[in-house]
Amino acid sequence: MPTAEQIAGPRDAASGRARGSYAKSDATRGAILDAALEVFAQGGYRAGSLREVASRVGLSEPAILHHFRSKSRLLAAVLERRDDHASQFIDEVPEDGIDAMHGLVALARYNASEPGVVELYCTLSAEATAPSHPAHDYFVRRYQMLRHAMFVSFSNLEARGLLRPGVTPDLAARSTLAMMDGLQVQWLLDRSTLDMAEDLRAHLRRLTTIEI
Amino acid sequence: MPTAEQIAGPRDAASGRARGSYAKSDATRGAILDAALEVFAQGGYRAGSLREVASRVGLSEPAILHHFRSKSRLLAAVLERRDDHASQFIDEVPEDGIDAMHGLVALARYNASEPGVVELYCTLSAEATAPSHPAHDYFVRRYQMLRHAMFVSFSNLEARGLLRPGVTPDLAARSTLAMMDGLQVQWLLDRSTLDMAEDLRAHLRRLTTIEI
DNA sequence: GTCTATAAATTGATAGAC
DNA sequence: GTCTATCAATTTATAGAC
Repeated sequence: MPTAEQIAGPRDAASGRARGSYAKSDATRGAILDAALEVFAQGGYRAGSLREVASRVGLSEPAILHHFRSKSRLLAAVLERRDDHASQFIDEVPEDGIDAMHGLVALARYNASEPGVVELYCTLSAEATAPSHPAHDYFVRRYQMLRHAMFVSFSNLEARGLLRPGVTPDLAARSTLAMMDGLQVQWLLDRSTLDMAEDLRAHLRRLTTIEI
Repeated sequence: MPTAEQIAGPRDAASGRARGSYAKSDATRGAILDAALEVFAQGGYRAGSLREVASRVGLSEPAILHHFRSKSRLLAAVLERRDDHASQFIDEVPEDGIDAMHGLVALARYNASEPGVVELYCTLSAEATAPSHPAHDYFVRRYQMLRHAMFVSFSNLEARGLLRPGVTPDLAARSTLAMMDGLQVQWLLDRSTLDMAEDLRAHLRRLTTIEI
């Protein structure tokens, strides 16, 4: 899985922390990242301000920039942290195709319980379609990775004869990724009338013959 | 179809133009709207500046604000103009379900030929999931309208026995809208490896039994 | 590690001349 | 209808005291 470090340059290789910081300040860094996720989640990266982040965490703007050298590096750290946390859903799926399908539905259900994360990725991925966006390369790599992981899963199902006629692993991967993204946009605009996990499950049932 | 006027308040009811302007300045207004679409398309509404719009059209910022009283009203005018232009694809679909399906594929193919429009709606719809966004209500209404139009089309197919077993008009409408949106995000991030119209066609073939 | 103070740039919008 | 000049607000980031 590609880390978010490439967005804003290298950091301390061993700890993943900025050089010179110790365990004591990790709590502060964590609080800043929590606040930054909220701020970037509603309105995206450009609309979110360091002032808003500082206000929520009860610090000054220079204090934020002391822990994360710039706004773009703060965004990189937020994404990196989410990657670590979400890897339990993503990294373990490719082994067995059937487990992978259940993992995708579980991911959709988990996402529905964390609106902030959905807002973050939904807003940022659209904002980052602009090549000049600091997270553009990150999202290009992320989509390549996700599409490849799904391709492997659907290939596993294809080898076991569990794909419906006319469904190829490549098409299944693209369409499933598109379905998850599109459902998120609709869900964010009207969270009452849409069950992301249930609609994703129905989609996967039309691609495969397994019981989901 | 809901107009974009509600974003920034009422305008002259008869002409759709700002009060007091005449045919002569319509060319200028059109040029401004063309430039504004480009600017808002890459990066969204908040990241786009009036200065950039003015620069592209060869006018000063106050000249822009003379024709459109504020930045949010400029955005409303851009969306209103696209609504007018895209209505040929949307407004005429509900009559016959089969024609509607072909219309959706044609719309996807048309969108692929106008990257700027895809960027505009893709970026804005994600940005506008924030309730405070000036175009939030517009996009909520837009999705309700699109979902309803598709529901009518799929209901027509259902009545003629053209939906596959287990597919309801409601689910088909939600999933098709999600598919179109999700494909656009992937396409914007990597335009070479994805054919939006072809993937949408495959999706519709798994929902219905008609030849598309 | 956190602060105040401030720089330097950009923003949307207004006033008023022509 | 378009301009110059300007305002007031906001932004990221830095300098330096504590």
